[in-house]
Amino acid sequence: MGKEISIQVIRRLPRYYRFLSELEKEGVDKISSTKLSAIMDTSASQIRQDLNCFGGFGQQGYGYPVSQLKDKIGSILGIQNNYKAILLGAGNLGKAVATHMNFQSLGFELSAIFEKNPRLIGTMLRGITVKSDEEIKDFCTQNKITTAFLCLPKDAVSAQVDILYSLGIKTFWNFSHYDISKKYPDTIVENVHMSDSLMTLCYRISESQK
Amino acid sequence: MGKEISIQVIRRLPRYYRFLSELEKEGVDKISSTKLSAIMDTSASQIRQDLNCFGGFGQQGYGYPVSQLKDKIGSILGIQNNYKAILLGAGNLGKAVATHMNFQSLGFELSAIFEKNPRLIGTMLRGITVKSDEEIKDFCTQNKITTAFLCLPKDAVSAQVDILYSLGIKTFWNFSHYDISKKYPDTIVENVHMSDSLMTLCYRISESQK
DNA sequence: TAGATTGTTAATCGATTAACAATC
DNA sequence: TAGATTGTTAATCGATTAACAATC
Repeated sequence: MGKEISIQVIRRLPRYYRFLSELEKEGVDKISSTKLSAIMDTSASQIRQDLNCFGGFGQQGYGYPVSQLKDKIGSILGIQNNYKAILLGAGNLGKAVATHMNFQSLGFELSAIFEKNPRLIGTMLRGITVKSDEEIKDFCTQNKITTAFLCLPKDAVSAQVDILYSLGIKTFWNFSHYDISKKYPDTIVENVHMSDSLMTLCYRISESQK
Repeated sequence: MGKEISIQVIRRLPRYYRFLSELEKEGVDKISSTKLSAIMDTSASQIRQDLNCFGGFGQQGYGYPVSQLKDKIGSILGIQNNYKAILLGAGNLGKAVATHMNFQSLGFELSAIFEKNPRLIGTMLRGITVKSDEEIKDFCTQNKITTAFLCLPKDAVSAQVDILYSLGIKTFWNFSHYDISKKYPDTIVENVHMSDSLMTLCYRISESQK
């Protein structure tokens, strides 16, 4: 096996994918690391290093074929997989996540939405009827769910993760501050901490005003 | 002036703040870097290094006073500032952001919400009446707005940022993929790229299945 | 062939970790 | 005082940048 890919490189892949998609749409069919670095505001060296973690996608003296490289990165990211996911929480955040994200182009398929609040059960989101929390177990055992998107308040997450984990779900897209990895170290967790992000912005404003 | 604080340290501050708040709630009044590192799953060394960027908050042989340290970090983050912000976009994402975030505890005050879609104008979100896009200029000149939360589709962001920038707003919490810093290098931008996050998760699932 | 640009190795830079003297 | 734990310096590690030979 080759060396492990660093998380920094992985986190840059979606951005490469976006810029290459843009270039593809504009009809650009080749690009050099230097030109791409100018567009993306990074260094040519970093682009070449990053890409070479996965293979030699370029051609010396020519550059990189845009469309092909985009596809390669997409395939490295695994977006062709359509991993089946369920969404927990149909409140404002869950609603935004369900309606806002283009799951299919990101490697996922939203199979079901679950909610505790009876008022929301039965409503439709993106063509999916919101189910009761109580149906989670049955649904997950009947369908091959790999991932859960957690749009619940922190207090509710803990108990739900216990259930989901017991059902074999070990991948989580987590919007709460509940620390899943700590209790279940063998899970794959991607956290979205919106409030941390906003606090960081606050810091930077404060700093700039000194 | 001392050395610049690295972005890595800054991004860890909200997390320290959260864990210390938790400890404070639990009635813990002192904690050592070793114990905190165990709770937070990090290293004691890093905690001491991070904190010492801002001053010596601990006491040798004793540890750190929880409540005081929490307050210190809050004040370093600048959450006492209540920076006035407007939110653009009252769609699903904007709605989630408006209702979900506790702005005050994060250093901000949501002053107004603007939207293009006439159906949404006039509706209420968190006690705030959604205004028309066309009122942005007047509102921002009359009120001292420092920050804009951008919950708009990418195509709409570009034009709005031009207007906001011309009104002197140079701080953005941006949920779109539009690259604000590139056009306006003197802005402070915090991006939340939810789709990048999900793609990263996809990569890690794919990787784990190899 | 000459020019361009990659792939890759080496150098640099910065962040994390380790160690320990200072001190409560 | 002895034990604990910080603050801080030094060592290590890893990521980024620079350089250049390979090659299209």
